[in-house]
Amino acid sequence: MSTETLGEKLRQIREQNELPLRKVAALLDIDVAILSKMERGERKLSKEVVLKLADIYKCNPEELLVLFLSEKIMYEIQDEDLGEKALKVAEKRVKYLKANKTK
Amino acid sequence: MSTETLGEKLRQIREQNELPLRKVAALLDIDVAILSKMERGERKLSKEVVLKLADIYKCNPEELLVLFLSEKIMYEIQDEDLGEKALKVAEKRVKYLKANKTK
DNA sequence: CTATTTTTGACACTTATTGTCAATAGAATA
DNA sequence: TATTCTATTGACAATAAGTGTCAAAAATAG
Repeated sequence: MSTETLGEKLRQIREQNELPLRKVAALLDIDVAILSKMERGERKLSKEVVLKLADIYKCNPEELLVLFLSEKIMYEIQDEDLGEKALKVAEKRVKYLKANKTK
Repeated sequence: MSTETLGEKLRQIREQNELPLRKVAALLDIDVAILSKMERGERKLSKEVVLKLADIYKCNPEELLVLFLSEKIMYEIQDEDLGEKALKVAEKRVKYLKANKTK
């Protein structure tokens, strides 16, 4: 199982594409420092940035987005003994909402 | 399946115990207005308040905490198509962390 | 060594969150 | 109805959290 963070994955992808922070940051229209921090997990990524990066690197946005969301989830339940139970409850509710979406 | 929010449940429990907001707020050492808003979902509950309330109402803290955490999770993935996938990834990671907790 | 890339930290700015308070509204009762 | 207790609402200030900008320092590449 992959235990890589989203930031680590993004850095890896950027390096595979041989793009410097400078260029990517310019495309994202953000400061190099911020992007550097995002890749190292010192600043939070936004959904918008994740989607733009998927576009820039021409990779599947879904995989990145799922990782992005799951990290936000993990952040909420970190160190909580009841985290797993809470996840199961949330899952049931999501399914319930989906089933009743159109009603 | 229960679709009740934590706030609604807490209000229900408080009414069953026939306690006015005033008294509970005093026990919690917070303003009545805040407790009122918490029960109606206008202000966020903190873990501390949830635990204190379980104590005041002499009810099982686990059930309340699970609901508390799952609402925080739901908040992060609301309206996201990939929410369910993200939940599954988070679940795998939590299990992984738990398995490697002592290592 | 020099140039480029990356990291770090300080700072100001904006946005969110939280607590406090008083006025208003509602419910129950004398 | 008048009174009292209870609950809601909104305004406001205080605080915390998140963001953007910048320049200096560190690391890396050529």
